[in-house]
Amino acid sequence: MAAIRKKTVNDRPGTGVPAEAKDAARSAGLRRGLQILCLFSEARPEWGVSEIAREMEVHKSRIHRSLKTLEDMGFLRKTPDTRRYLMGFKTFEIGSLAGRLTNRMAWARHDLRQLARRLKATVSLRLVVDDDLLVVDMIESLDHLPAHMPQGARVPLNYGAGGQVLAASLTDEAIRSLIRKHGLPRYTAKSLTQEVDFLSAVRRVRREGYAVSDGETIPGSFSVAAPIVAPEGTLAAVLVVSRPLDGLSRSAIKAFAASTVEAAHQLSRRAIEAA
Amino acid sequence: MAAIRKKTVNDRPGTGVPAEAKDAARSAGLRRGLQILCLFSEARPEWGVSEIAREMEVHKSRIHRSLKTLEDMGFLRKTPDTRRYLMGFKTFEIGSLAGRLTNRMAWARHDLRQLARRLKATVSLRLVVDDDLLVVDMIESLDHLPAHMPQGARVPLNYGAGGQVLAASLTDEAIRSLIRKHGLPRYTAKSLTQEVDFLSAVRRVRREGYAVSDGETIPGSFSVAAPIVAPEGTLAAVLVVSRPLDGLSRSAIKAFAASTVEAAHQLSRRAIEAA
DNA sequence: TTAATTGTTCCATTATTGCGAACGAGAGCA
DNA sequence: TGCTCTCGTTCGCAATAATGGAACAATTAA
Repeated sequence: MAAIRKKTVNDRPGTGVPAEAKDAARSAGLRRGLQILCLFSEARPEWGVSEIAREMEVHKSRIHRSLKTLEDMGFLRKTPDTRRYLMGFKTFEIGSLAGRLTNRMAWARHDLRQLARRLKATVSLRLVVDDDLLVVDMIESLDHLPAHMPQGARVPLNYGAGGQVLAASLTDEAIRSLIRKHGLPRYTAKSLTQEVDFLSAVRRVRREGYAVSDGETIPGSFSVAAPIVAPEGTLAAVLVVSRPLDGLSRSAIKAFAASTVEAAHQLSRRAIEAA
Repeated sequence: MAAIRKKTVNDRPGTGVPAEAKDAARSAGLRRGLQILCLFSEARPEWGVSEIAREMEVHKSRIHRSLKTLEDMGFLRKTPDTRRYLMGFKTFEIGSLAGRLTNRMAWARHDLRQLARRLKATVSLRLVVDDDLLVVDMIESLDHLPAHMPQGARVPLNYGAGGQVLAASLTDEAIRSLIRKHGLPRYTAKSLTQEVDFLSAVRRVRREGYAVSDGETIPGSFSVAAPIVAPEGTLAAVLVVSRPLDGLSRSAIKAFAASTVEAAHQLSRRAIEAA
């Protein structure tokens, strides 16, 4: 007999539990559909029905129906051999739209382009979301190799110069807590993987007002990051400018950093006007 | 009493109707959640609960719960005043990922960048999806104004040079049918809005192997489009290169077009190798 | 003030879900 | 070749869980 229910889909507690979250726990169908979407990643771009069912601990038939709906709406599509599922064009479309609508600083685009052209560098604008930075806009310079962090990528605390600027806006205690949670992964030989090193770098950023990464994330890549401050004084976004290190003299590096900081200041001012 | 059911959510026919679509009609919750996502647009980036309920002819309570789930998962977020909903960061993230995973021609990026640099022009790669072209990749030149069609945009049949290339791969009958369905909207004074004009332009494209648009979509903007052909001989994608017309001599225009066509040919060849 | 919005919560009911089972189709193996 | 295992897909059924409707408090409009 049916009997044993493995687990209630929504984590909805028993019945008549005191807690809140009773009505909030609804729409399990939708929730699971979205969870399915979230399974896809660079590492695993293809999924089969049974695979997903196993991963999510939900029965095949259900997953299959959800997938069909997802496919029907264009959010997923099947591989040519019709056995597995891929992300669909609709997801891309909707997501691009979300990028445009969600970018509070679309007005900054013109400035970013100018900066990219003048410095012959790749410029990106990253918003603080949760504990990470989200790359919401990017101007790629055609003079060098393609950017490493694509639009829509989430960048963690200790990823290069941008991460240090984010960290600089937090208390040391908050930073330590985040490090405990996510660690300080090593990307290159130059990555700061020790808490003391990272914190001292952050202190430098607080003093100087900008951060520098010399190959901490990508060997040979040099970048400067500066904070864009919201009218209330909180960190609104981070401006990151990068290019290859080679061919940059000491003085050129200084000018590069100065330009970045100045651009960030100007964007902060214009953010105030815009508000 | 309750009695009158306005309409069954899924268009599911009565009960026990002969037709197919019985199992397919499930996952109504998921479907409506996705439909909610699809409501958002450049023109209407903000929606309230009641507004959506009216638009979709579904009751408030339902929409409210779906929205809460969507928000909970990060696909939507509330406006600061907490009364309306906006697209969320997760949607952007997932969509960007979908863009990367869905772009069958990511390997073409290097070539596109080179082309953009050499021609000082904005280059975009558009995939055929349904009856439209989807802008899957784009290299913006920093020498001119920003591109008009952002990544993720859907471009219809008669939109500029790219549309003509798409049309050239269809039969005249199919083209007429699409025109009947979507019309030939006017974007600028130079737009081709008459079926005869459009069809004759398409015939020219079939003869010459590429399409040209001189301000048909944006005044003063010049663009060339050429087909990228899949190994099977079908149209795999369209390469569109554009820049401002002024400052281009007759001969420069010729060279511009020749470069575009040549690049498209090379991409076609490499598509064969890749397969 | 009243009246009509808004977003939110509760509850009975019914539609959706979970699950077992069975199907044809491939892949792998002997 | 046939056997077996897994795949995706469809069906039916009982019961859970999502649904629509009504009522809620909080705003805004008149």
